[in-house]
Amino acid sequence: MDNNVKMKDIAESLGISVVTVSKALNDKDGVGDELRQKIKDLAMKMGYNVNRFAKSMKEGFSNSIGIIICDRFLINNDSKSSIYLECYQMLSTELEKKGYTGILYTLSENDEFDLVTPRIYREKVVDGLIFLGQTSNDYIKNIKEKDIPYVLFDFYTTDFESDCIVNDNYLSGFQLGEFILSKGLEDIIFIGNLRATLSIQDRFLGILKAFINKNKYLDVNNVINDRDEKGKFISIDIPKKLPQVFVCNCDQVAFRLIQELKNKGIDVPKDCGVVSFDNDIYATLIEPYLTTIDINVTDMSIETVKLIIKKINDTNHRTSKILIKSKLIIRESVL
Amino acid sequence: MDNNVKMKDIAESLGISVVTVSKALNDKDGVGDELRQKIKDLAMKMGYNVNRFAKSMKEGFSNSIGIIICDRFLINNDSKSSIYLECYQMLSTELEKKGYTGILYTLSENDEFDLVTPRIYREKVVDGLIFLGQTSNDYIKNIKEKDIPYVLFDFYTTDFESDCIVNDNYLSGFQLGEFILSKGLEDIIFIGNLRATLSIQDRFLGILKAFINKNKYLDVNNVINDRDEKGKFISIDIPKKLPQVFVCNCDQVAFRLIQELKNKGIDVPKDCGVVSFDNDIYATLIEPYLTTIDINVTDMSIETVKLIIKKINDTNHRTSKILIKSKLIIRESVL
DNA sequence: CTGAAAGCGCTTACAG
DNA sequence: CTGAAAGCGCTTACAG
Repeated sequence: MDNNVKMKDIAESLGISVVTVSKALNDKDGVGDELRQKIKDLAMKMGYNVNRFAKSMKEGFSNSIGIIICDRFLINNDSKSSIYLECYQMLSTELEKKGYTGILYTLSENDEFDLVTPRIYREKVVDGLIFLGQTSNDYIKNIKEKDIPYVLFDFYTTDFESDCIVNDNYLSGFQLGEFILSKGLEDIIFIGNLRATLSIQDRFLGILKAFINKNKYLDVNNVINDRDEKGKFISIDIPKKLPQVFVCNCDQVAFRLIQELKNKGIDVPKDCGVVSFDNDIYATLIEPYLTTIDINVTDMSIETVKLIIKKINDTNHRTSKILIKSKLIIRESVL
Repeated sequence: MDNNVKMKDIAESLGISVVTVSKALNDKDGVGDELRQKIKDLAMKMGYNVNRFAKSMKEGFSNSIGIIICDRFLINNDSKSSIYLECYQMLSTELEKKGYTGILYTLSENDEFDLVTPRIYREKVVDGLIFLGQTSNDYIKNIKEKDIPYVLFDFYTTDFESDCIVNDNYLSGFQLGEFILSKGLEDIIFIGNLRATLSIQDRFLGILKAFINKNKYLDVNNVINDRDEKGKFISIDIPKKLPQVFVCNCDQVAFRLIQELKNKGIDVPKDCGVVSFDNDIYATLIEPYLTTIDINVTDMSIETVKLIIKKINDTNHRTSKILIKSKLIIRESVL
């Protein structure tokens, strides 16, 4: 069944030592070019594959990375579970390209609260951790104090520094603000709870920045909540007097809003426009298709992978926060 | 940083041998009860964790399982990418409960075509494979011929036997058929391409079985295609004369259909009913919420995990096909 | 350029 | 019940 060919087999076939085979296959110095090639050819022919365990035990690295997602994002389908899983898939692909294996680990609420280090790290199955989606400050702090290499994906910690990769939400808001103003529109309502997450906050402030820049007034109270401060969705209170444009903090909420508007016989984009953020599955699930901000998940994944590998290999690595640029996608939800 | 406590440390602290520590911690015979407890307590206190690599190298098992998803399911968002990722998450959770680690591996179209064995198996990173979603017969056959332990999740091979866990689609169709007839309805149209996948076929035949059973007539031509035979969605041709009920082969298609019907001013469920299969995210994304068949992904995951572990440990294991029961969920899409 | 020796942390016979 | 010895497959100094 398994073709259990090991270095020893190659060495014996060639009448040389295992050490030389190891060096040749790992492209290390100390082997003649000709012999090296001969070894590589034979290894290929015999179908040799390293035994990761032996290698890892010696080197101390597993070449695997744990990707941590909190249980609550996955169980509760309400929210953006699938987005995180898609991010995981992107990360996993990028890791594979660098010779690493990504391992998904779901952190239970209890373990998050009790600050339990993931088993996969304790048992050295992985060399470092990528946190996908808001995890409690306390938990991250504990990881940091244990000197475990980690990177935050799409969120950041507030009272201490962490390496993280986030979408430039402030820029995203600005892009959307500029677009709206370029259409000659300026009467808007923002849908989202500014105190629910940092990204909603940043998105709103980016819009405000665009308005200030063009010397247009935007009332900070022109906001309607779509969720409570814990993040649980609540019903959206559509105002009697419609704005020119509703700016939703994410596509999913825009999706919900448009359904509501349709039920009230309000036509989008004729009666009022709707724009949002994310460019995820919800953006093209209902008509009109949404004008929205595309989050560059691919670039975010590439940078995250680079960063975690750097951190694993260089314990003195300085922490940094890397912002990834977003892009406006114009579709049909605004005239 | 790492608390590199190893068996040797425990042994030295207690003035005993590593062998004894190993036995005690692995609950093997050959240690006195009292000593065993003392060892366990100290291990806990010192924060000991096995080194998986050393253990795996000796035992020959990694205690990890590869979960294989074809690239095309993930890239092409069209289809049910997120569903597979949710399945992955369920499987991963079940594996964790058994002390295994699930590792996602995306199989590229090229590798699938060239019959390349996943790197994670070749390098002994995983002990076996779970295939998530239709993978080519040739590829699976190759895996089987290499005696690699594997289980198919939610699909099966046709010209040779494979261990697999599938939703009982035939039963699902039957459940839906019985429900429709119990409402006194019998004029239905099935939406789906009967030659696209085996599950669509089985679902349709299950409905037919319910009709035959109750001595009701269902014309085998009462079918409208929603996709071509490769699985690519095409637009749905809504007939002039509406049936009493549209039976869609999955929630996503029901979602699309209802949007179409709404556009034409047709009211669901007043003008006609809609039912479907899956009970996934699409089931409650649009009003009316769908009456549909719930696929028991949890049970499917549990059985899959049991089966793959059994196969890894028992090379003589007989192949089997395990059907998981589905359940009717009644909501508002049929009067 | 090549290889003998030692060791990574653990487990499996086997001997006492 | 306890432990000395050997070995899993590999890599890292170090010697020739």
